[in-house]
Amino acid sequence: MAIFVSSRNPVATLENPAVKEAAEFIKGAFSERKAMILVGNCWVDYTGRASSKLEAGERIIIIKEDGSVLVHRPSGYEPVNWQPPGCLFHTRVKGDTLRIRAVRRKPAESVNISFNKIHLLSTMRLVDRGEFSLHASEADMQRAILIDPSLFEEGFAPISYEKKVEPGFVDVYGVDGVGRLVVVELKRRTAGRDAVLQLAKYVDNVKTMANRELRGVLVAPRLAKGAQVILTSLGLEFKALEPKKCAEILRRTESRKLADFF
Amino acid sequence: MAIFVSSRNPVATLENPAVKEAAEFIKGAFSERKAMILVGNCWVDYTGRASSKLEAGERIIIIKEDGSVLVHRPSGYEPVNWQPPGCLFHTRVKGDTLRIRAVRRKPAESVNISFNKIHLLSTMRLVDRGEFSLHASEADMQRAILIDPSLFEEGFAPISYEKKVEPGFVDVYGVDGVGRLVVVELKRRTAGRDAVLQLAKYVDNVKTMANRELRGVLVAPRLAKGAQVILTSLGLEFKALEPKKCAEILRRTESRKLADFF
DNA sequence: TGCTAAATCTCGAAC
DNA sequence: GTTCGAGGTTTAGCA
Repeated sequence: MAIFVSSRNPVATLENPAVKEAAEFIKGAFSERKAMILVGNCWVDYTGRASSKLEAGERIIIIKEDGSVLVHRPSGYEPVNWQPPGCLFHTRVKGDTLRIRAVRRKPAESVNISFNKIHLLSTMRLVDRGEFSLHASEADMQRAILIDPSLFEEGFAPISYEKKVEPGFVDVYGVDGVGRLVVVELKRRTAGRDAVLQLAKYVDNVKTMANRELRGVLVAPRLAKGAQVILTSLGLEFKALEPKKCAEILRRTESRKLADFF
Repeated sequence: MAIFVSSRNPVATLENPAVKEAAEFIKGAFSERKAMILVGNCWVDYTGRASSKLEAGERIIIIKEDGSVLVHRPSGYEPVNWQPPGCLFHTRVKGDTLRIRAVRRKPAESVNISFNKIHLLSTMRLVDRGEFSLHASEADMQRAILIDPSLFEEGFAPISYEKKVEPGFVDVYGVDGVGRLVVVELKRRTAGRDAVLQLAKYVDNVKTMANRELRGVLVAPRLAKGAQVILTSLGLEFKALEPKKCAEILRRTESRKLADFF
């Protein structure tokens, strides 16, 4: 694969601009729907689904092309304030303060960010067409079992997947080595009480339709402590399966497909 | 309140650095535990709880002092790849490619970010001591109770607020429906042992001044488990109050003020 | 449009 | 340390 690197410079940067200068720069970026990074001393007020106040401090603010907003403190994974995509913006200078107001309808809410010092201001138009692929999701576990049913149990034969059962779906549905129906509920992580109850609901539902012996099996990497008791009392089973192992099966199949192709 | 703005420049920026130059800059930032913003063309591999691949494209990367990592595409609220706080980092140049590897134990996982072009690289040490309050701050809760004393208790009448009492302040001070003095200690989060002891101290102090029946009441959204015993043994009381409810009172009053204004 | 379940959920508090 | 529950959760998939 060839990687092409453009020599264009998509980023324009101001260091320590005055608020007036920054305001003009920001307004231009908004009108051109550019993304923006700000670093500076600011305080933030939010009101909408809830309301919050953030006192003054130095933070990193990202405003994206799609109208999403992130206010990041110097530590922590999560933004302290934010807005999902779709905001409209208003920029205003009042004395030595620059205020950016992000508003959205439905739900009606707004975030006000006020700066009295801007250390860094970058505007940019980023090009990103790269594909993102996540492996070993719950859907991947399902696919892996359908490709190699022995992952679940020797002699298991899937009948259908995502069989429609009110009020949801059965992850995998099939017949075991001795002809009993099997309902499988998949969890990519440790299965808890909720997963057991969900499985029980599905099993009950299938029971009303098929009048024959029926197994309900929870498949997950681990079973939560308290869940074992409920599982047993409801006559259900547990089978340990790592998502990582499923990913390997898929990767192998994927590469075989590639091998077949060439 | 005076706001002090330091004139220091906490941000150091390189525009379009060569990967080698960038690598040195980044290594320096890591060794000084500085935060970092990168904008450039990159691809990302993640493996751990799940695994993912992200093809090349232009993105914004934030690495914080606490070892958290965010990879942001040009749109969307959520980062496409990330790591929570606590990562260790390794930087390496291989040909024209700069690779930053973020690793953490428990769960064992890593994110590899490879750049072939860096448009912007900023390192910084941000100072952020601002308090964040969701719904309402302690001061807001105080204001709300003064505006609507029934939030605290039917028949309650505040006498003064922030009544000076050594060694601190009483949040709210008043008389209840049957004429007893009441000292109120406010907490916007779950109140623990320390809050109880603080209230006890205030109550003792007021007792020396006013020789009449006196109630000490801790007001908070919840009381920590162990705190109930101490509270009772000291003859103090607890009253549950959500900051959210206070925020609503204030919002309502605020809008009424606006209505009066027009 | 509204609801439900999943998430590399994160984050905090209790045990 | 692990487990549990909440979140301004967000997001994706369907009825």
